[in-house]
Amino acid sequence: MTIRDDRRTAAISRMADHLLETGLAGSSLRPMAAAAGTSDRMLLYYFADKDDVLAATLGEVAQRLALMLQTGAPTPMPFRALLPVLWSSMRSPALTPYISLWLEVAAAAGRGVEPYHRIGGTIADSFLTWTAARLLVEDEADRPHLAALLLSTFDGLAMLDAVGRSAQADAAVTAWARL
Amino acid sequence: MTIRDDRRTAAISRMADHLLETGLAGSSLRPMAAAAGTSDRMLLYYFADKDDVLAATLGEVAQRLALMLQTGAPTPMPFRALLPVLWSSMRSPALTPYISLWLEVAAAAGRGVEPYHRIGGTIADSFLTWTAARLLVEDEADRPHLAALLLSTFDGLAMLDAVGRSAQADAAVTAWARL
DNA sequence: TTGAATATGTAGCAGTCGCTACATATGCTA
DNA sequence: TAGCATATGTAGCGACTGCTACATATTCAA
Repeated sequence: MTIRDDRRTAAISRMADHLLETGLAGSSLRPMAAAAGTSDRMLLYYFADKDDVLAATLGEVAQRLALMLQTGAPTPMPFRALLPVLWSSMRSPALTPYISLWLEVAAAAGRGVEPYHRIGGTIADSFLTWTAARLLVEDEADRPHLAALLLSTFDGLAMLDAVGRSAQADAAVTAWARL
Repeated sequence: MTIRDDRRTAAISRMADHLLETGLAGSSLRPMAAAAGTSDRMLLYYFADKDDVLAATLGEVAQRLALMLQTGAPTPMPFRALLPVLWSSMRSPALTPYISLWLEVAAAAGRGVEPYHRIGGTIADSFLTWTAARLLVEDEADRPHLAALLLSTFDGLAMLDAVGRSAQADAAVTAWARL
């Protein structure tokens, strides 16, 4: 069990790198195996099937993202101030691969495709709790709702950005700041 | 030129139906041709290549959406009131296929894939102008910015919904109403 | 040292992908 | 009616998909 598990773990890490770089377009078994330094044959020895490979890899990606969010966190601030901070940090090269992949996962999840739907939900949850923790609120009951609103707007900005309308996205952020 | 153009037009309409139903997963030439009642061979006789097929079909989808938005438009209302109205109408079965497809197009556009990037931009533009026209604003200069903010939040809500977090999306909408 | 469990390579299957070569049918024009 | 442009079917190519059968290598225990 040891060698197999070691290779499996190493493969997951390398495949996460690969998936962040290429997106779901590079999620076929052979490219994933090549990125992991092994063969499709061995990938299906380490994992049950392609879904298993993807679930493990996306899980690793989600975990990395959660860690990045945890460490590079801004100090808590009120609702209106938080979005511009998030939006400017989203342009960092370290984060953009995660955003692109997150869009792809959400799109697949919208069709009910597994494991995207399941993992997309957990990613959203980690986003939501992280956002909620950065909020300074007057009424504590508002915290989860405001966090959901903040995340929604952020995701929508990412979509606008994805289709080449970054100027409009920036305009939206300045409008938000004047709410 | 006539027969060819007639079939081409008819194919576009049927392929738009098909694409709205199946999403990009059904965008291969053979399924598209089957939906259009013809063969992949003929599809490539009517169109230059697959990109041409997709561009035409997505264009038709965008046009239909623009028409639906235009006809079923709510009366202009202030910024805070508009999102809940949009959000409730987005749950209508006539609209959900468009939302799902819009997510997929945006995700592909985020990777720079054509024709998704180009068409995604025009769809966003039609969304933006439509939203701007439904807004009651105090300062006219704010109109495009508020429209972009509104659209962003709406799209983000759709993403949250796509990954199975519709309760949080609803909560975000109520929080928005109390802004 | 033998044998069983673990690990890995080779090769291929049946399906789909976008696309094309080639033959043929159809209809209009001269 | 002969010939040509338009239209359509058949068949297949080469690449890729997830996955598997089979053989072989390696390793560790009895």
